[in-house]
Order: sequence, then C-alpha cells, then structure tokens
Amino acid sequence: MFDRIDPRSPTPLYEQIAGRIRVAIAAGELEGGHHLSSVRQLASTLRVNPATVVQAYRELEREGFVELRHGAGTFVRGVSEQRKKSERVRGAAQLVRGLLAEAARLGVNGEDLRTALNHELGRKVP
Amino acid sequence: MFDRIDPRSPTPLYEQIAGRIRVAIAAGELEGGHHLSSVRQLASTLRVNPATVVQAYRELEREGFVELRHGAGTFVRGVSEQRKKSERVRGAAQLVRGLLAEAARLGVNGEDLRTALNHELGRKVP
DNA sequence: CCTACTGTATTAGTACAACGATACACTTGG
DNA sequence: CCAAGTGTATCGTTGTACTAATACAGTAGG
Repeated sequence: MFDRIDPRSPTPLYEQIAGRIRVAIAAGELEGGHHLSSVRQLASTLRVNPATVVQAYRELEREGFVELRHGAGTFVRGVSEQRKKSERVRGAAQLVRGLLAEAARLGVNGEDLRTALNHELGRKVP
Repeated sequence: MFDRIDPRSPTPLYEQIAGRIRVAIAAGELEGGHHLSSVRQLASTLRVNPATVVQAYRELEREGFVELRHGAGTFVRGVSEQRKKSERVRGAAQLVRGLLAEAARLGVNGEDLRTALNHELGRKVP
C-alpha cells in the first residue's frame, strides 16, 4: 500500500500517509476491525519518525476512520454504508464551500466553476 | 472599499488586500487606467506596513490586473471582456483541479462534488 | 507477573511564509 | 533643476507548520 511516499512533496508526510489509508478505508479495502500497522512498525517501513505516523493516525481518528487504543494498537472503525455516504456528502459540501470562498476572492463566479467541473468530469450531466 | 480588514484572519493581509481589488476590477468597478492608492497611502489607511501593500500589488501584477510604474504609481490595466472571460475560465479550471486533487485525498468522488456544488448554487442545472 | 509491545506527551529543530523597517532609485510637476 | 511623491530592494523579526527525538504510560501474551 505504501510503495511510494515522497519526502520532497509539498504535501506533508503525515498527510500522504493519512491519505492512503483514508482512501483505502473509503474504498472498502480495509474493513472494520482491521488492525493497522503499529506506529513504530509503519514508521520504520516508511523511514519516517513514529511521531509523524501518529499525526496521520490522529487525523484519521478525528475524522472517525480509525480508533487508537493505547497499548493495543490502531484499528479501522466499522462504519455503515449509510454513514460512509453521509460522510462523503458532508466532506464534499465542505470542500465546495471552500472552493466558492476562494472563487469569490478571485472574482470567479459559480457558473464558471460549474462549467469547469463538468468539463473536468467529462461533461455528463445527471 | 476597505471598510474591514482583519489582521487576525488566517488569510494573509496581502491576500485580503489583493482580493478586494481583484474583485473590484473583475466586477468592472475599477476601469483600465484607474490610478490606485499609492503604496504608502493605502498602507497608512489600513494601518499596515507599505511592504504588505506592495506584496498585494505584486500579486495583482503577476495576474495581469494592474501595472506598477516606478515613480509614477500603480494603475489598473485595461483588459478586454474577452480576456476577462478567458481569465475567469482559466482561474476556474485551476480551482477545480485543486478541488479534485483535494477530494481524491479525502476519498470523495467527483459526483459527490458535482451534487454539492449544484446544491450550493441553488440546483438550477443549465 | 513481567516483558515486549502498543499509543501518549512533551520538547526541540528546521523551514518557510508573513509582516515590518529602512535605505534606495525613478518620475513628475512646479 | 529639484523636491515631493512614487515604486524597489534588502534585511530582520515573528509566527507557524512539519518532522524528529526522547521519555512516559497502558495492554496483553507467555
């Protein structure tokens, strides 16, 4: 799962790590109860400091994807499909609000954004 | 135009300043050739360091909105409607690509984004 | 039980962006 | 010509995000 992790990327290491695991969970590759690699183990695999892995795990915990159990390990939290969907919707809404704020700053209107998004997604309008 | 500028906002001062001017130009409130406030003048109005205003002006210059003339002042550049539109489209595309990258990191798919955007814009599908 | 494993907490170092201070160089109007 | 006003360049201080280092505390299997 961690073939390539790039220390020179502008996106922080802990974000890269959290990102991989997050999409794996969202995609259903990791099921609820799955025991993730320990902080030290993953850190040594990635040639990274344990604290960095902790930061990634903590972020996933805040988002409700995993559970950290002191002394035991870190486990994927079981989430219903319903919950997953509503989480995605919530996340999408938040992203879009950020996008709109940014666009307003730049003087770009919503219609331009919609056009651009449709273009980027391949123009198939539902 | 600068009723409120917030030093404690997470968005940098120079971004706030550039943002105001940018939308004013994009909206046509400031026409080509308009002489903007001088660096020092605007700085003193905003209770901010001149260098901060310079940074804002420079950003607008890179984006082609204004022109800085040494010793003379800073002026709004005349841009054709055509150019304005293509600039908006380019900006929108860039924003959307950023959005998609962010969404991929979070495990949110394009359809969710489209739905969220339509929802946020009031559902009217062209 | 107790050892070897787990996460936790605190601190430090590094890099970088933001902002400010100050001295410099160009333009323009009188 | 030159003084007043303009942008320019450079440096220093501050705050913050990222990563690492190290010592602490809980859990569980032999």
